[in-house]
Amino acid sequence: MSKNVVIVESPAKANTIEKFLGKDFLVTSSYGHIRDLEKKNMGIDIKDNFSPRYIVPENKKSVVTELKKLTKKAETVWLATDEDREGEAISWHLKEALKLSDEKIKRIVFDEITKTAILNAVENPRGIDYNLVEAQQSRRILDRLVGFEVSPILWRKIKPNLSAGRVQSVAVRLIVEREREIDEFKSISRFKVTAVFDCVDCDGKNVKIKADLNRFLSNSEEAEKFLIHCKDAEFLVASLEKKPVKKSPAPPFTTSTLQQEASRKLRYSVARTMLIAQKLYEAGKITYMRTDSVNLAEQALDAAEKQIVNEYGKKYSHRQTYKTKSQLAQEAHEAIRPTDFSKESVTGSREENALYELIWKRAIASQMSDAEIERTTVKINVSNSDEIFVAKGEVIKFDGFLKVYLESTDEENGENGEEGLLPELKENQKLKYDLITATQRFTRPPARYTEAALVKKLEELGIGRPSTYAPTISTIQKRGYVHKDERMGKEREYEILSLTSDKKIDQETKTEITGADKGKLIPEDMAMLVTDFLMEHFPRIMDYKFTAHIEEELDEIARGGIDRKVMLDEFYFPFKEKVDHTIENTERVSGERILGKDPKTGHQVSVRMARFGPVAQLTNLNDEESKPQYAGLRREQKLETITLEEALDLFKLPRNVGEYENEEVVIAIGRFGPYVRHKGKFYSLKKEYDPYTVNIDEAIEVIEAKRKADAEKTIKVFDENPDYKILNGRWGPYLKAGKKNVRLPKDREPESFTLEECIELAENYVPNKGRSKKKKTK
DNA sequence: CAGTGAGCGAGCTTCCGCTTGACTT
Repeated sequence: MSKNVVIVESPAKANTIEKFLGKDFLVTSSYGHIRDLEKKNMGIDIKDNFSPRYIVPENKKSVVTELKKLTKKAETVWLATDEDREGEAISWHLKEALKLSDEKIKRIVFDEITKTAILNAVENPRGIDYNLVEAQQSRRILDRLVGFEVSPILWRKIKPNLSAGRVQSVAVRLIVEREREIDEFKSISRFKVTAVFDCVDCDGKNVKIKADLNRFLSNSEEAEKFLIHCKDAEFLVASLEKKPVKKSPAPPFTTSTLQQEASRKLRYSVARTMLIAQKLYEAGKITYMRTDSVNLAEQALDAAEKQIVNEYGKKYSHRQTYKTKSQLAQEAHEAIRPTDFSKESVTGSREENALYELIWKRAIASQMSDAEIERTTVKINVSNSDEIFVAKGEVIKFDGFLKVYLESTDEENGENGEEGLLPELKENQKLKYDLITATQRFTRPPARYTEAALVKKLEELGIGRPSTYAPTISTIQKRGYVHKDERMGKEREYEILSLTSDKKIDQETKTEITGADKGKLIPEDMAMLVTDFLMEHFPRIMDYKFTAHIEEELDEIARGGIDRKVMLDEFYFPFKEKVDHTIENTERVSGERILGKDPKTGHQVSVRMARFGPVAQLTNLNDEESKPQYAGLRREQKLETITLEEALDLFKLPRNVGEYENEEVVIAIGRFGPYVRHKGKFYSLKKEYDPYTVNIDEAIEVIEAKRKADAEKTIKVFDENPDYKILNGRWGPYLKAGKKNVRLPKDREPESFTLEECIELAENYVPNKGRSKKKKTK
């Protein structure tokens, strides 16, 4: 047994530190918090100054038992948890749960995991900072009060299993408000004019320059008028302006920026990024991945500098430190960086490598020189008009950090692409147009949040922590507030007018897809109902500044300025009054909207949230005995925007269109779109069929087409065992053995396999793992 | 996968922030 036991939060960290401390020290870990509030009766004695009742959760019991055993015989227990509010509390919980005396413990902290830093920490132990622990407990208690007082109101007034909380409810609010901005958005169209000019460059070569008109034209008449002017106009270079600009690298990654860039550059979900980063961390390849700091350790700065000088030369190195923008950051860890800068890649899965490279590049780039760019702006006059064309060009004079890394943006607007090189031009130089086009363009609504964009927004507001971003996103989906989905978008026509070099003006109408969205967070109707309800009754908690305000008070507690009880009193009692008032005085929420009357029957048409989701309802108001008719809303429809016509359409399906082979043929719309049902089988209706007007002949067509395709699919069936079939699939012939799909060797005719060979193939078959979809575990 | 939706009412749900494994296919 060691005389000295050191406890840190993470086992990977424990392994590293153990190497630095030598054999007199045993380093172990607590795996995060080891105690939490009891779930029964809030876990808080409100009347007794909000005193918390802590228990060791079931899954932490073995950790605590083990730690007790290790610390019992030790002379000194070094509490080396993180240097922030939560870390301080973990140390205190350890002291309490393990029943360690004041004499036996030493609290140490270090902000980087290096031998010097750790030995230095051991030389300078301190006691537990009880004010900081108080601040953490206040945070914990407040979150419990909010969550466990408000959630039950939602169960009673809206639906069971719902939840509310300081972080999640605001996250949902952001998504709901964005969706409403999109719904209310009115798109305006205008014309963007682009010209291609011919000119001769300094080498006497013919080159083309692209220039845009410096404003939009408001309609097609104006655009046409302008193009007519251009026919006989002279185009002169009016001015040339060259401006040097500098671009600076971005700071190294924090959790939030890593999630954003992995989402933009690698298309990883926030949870995926964290899972891969965890693996890299456990393998010792990167520093800790849950951090809000952009700070790098001195030793890391040295290593990065050395790597840059070696690899790219001294000119490229620019050692620098970055300041964290957010005042709410706790900075208990370094920024995310490689542990060894000389390794540009790692052994591991493709995903691990891609993420590692991103981290390596970002960290290296952060220590590199600014890029120097020369930006050229050329203004081109149109002789018989006041309009001006502008051409822009960029030349990189010195690439600096751009050699390894450029941060992406969320702008999806591909219209202002890379600005390339411009040829050398002179003032008053005459240009001849080759083609001038005026293209109708529509203003776009704000974009829906991606997971990573939501994390960015939450971080800006100071809401949530690096360790909770990914779980929060998963919670709001689990509760049914939000889902990730693909929206197909609608076709829209737009006009293009073009003036060609032979002075002809053409007009064309083209179509584009608008409103398509993939992988974005889309709110459910339930999110709208709950957000409106909470905004009405608990505006303070829903306020974007609530967390920031609470943080100020927690800081005050940590400074020893105010007592925990004062802060909680001030929050809780007005809040509790609101809770009780809401329970007693509000009606159940259903989001009901009365849309009007069915013109045929006069029945009332309404929509509301029902037990299994949003429904449209037809009610005969004159006959109280009659039961209303129901129809579920479609995936893309919303309670708050659905129209009377759309609601009435819902009742037109399912439609019985006739009989085929003595069985009825029914048309309906399911989760995967419109379908034909016949003899218990489902046949998808392709886009060219309208489910509301399809007739029996067309339905039979669809059924027969599917039967034919299925027949062609079958190459061979073994009569001895019909479970074995050779089929023609999307990627060529394959063997279907029961539920298993098996590749066939390509060097033989698919018909030539015997049953015995097939059984053998199926038994020895190892599925490809890389691409197979993960099963959902629940 | 696809349609459902009453009403009675036991016993349950829920928060945020630290950390990783232990389940099965």
